[in-house]
Amino acid sequence: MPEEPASIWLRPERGARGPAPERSRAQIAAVAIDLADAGGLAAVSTRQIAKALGTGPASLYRYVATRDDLIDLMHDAVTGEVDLSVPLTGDPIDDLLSLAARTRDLCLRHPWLLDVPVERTRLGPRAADYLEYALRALQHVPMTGRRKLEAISLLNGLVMLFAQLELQERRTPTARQAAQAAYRAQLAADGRHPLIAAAMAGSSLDPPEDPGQSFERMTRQLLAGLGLPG
Amino acid sequence: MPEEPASIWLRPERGARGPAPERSRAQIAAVAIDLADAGGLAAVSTRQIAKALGTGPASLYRYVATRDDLIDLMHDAVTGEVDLSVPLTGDPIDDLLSLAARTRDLCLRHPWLLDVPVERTRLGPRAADYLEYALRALQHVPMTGRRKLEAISLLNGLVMLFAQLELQERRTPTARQAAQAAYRAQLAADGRHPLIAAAMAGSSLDPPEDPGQSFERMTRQLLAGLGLPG
DNA sequence: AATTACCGCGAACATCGATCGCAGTATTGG
DNA sequence: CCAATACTGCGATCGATGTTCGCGGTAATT
Repeated sequence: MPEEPASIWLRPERGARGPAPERSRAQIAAVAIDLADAGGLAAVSTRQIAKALGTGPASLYRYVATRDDLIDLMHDAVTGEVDLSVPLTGDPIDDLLSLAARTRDLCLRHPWLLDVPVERTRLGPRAADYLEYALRALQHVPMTGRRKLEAISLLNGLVMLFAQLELQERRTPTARQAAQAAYRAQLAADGRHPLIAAAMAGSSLDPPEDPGQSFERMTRQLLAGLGLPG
Repeated sequence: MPEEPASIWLRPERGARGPAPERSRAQIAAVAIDLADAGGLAAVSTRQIAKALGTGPASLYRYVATRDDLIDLMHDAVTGEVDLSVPLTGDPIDDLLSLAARTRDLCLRHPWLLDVPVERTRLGPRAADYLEYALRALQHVPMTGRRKLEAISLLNGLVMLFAQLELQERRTPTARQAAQAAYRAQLAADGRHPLIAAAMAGSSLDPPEDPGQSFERMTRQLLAGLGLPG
């Protein structure tokens, strides 16, 4: 009989016998999210969380079986930040576009979301609400269930791609930028990559396009390509 | 004076003084790639590589300053597998489409590529050739350098999204599938997510679309959205 | 021939995720 | 009402990881 890896959402939050837990999954997730917002996913370690909670590292494992469970918790918690009370208009494109915009904001607020291994996530309750909402937007669209799920998955992927692009433009990691500059110089020097040299030379001068605008245009294209009525 | 994190591509492969290195960056990258192909990025550890090479873990650091450097090496090496001798037709759409298809094959051959932190990669020589090739396809398109770079980045992102979708459909991780089934049952039971229940119930029966076909359609849409002449 | 700069690598350190087992506490069943 | 039960908190610890130190040796430079 193989061990049951049993997604955390299937285990009860607390047992029926002993004393009440001193902390809750929600509290732990909140602390972990603060750590991740500040220092990225790598900063989310058993001991850092324990320290922030004022306990030893072992205590966490009463709430969570594994670090992955913890990330599931975090993922689900921030997914709950997306406002699902926005009424659907009935136009799938508009509705998904609006949802995508809200999701993009979420990614900008919690950049570590982009580092969560993509399909590793197990659907938590908040994520289920999210997915249900997205499927509701597609309710009257003639597609198979599988295609709808794929479409939502791709849409979220595109959202993350754009969020990535925007974040990468926003912050100025001095160390990296210096290294890039040095290497660019070498590339320009050897003369074998003239187009790269040209594109990168101009790139810092070219005005960036309004991210929101290009995001909306691309998302529309994606949805059209997915077979939605345009 | 801050330490120079100096991208690995800026350091010489070997010094001028001492004995010749017994191994090369290429050999190490090849071993690491084999490990990653077999067991994912997580299986690429200092000691595993050292063991495969028949040495101790410390020896690696004569070739690589950090694990990230090692991943840069791997990334660049597999990027070199993309055939850039395919002549360009002059039609940017066709050329990028063809390049994207080859890139998609690469991702399917080396699934760990999808786990490489996206913008962390420092442009190696092979990757530079790749980028130069892509820029050549865009040579006569009236876009700023920055927009071209963004377009290529987005295109590669889309390629990875599709590769992910396809891989996820291909393999059948029994443990996960069982957990998902259990959770799906609970979702269907509580009745609060009827659309999810319906979509997932059908999803295993619905015929999958030909991946290549949907990939090409979506890529066309993306390129059109990026402002390429269609 | 002496100096210098490099190579291989055993030993060790810090940190990480995770486990074990014990003391304490609330619920259950008789 | 009290033992049995099943849980909670957590110090100590394990194994694995990325990385550093410093040694003995080797080849190029002077």
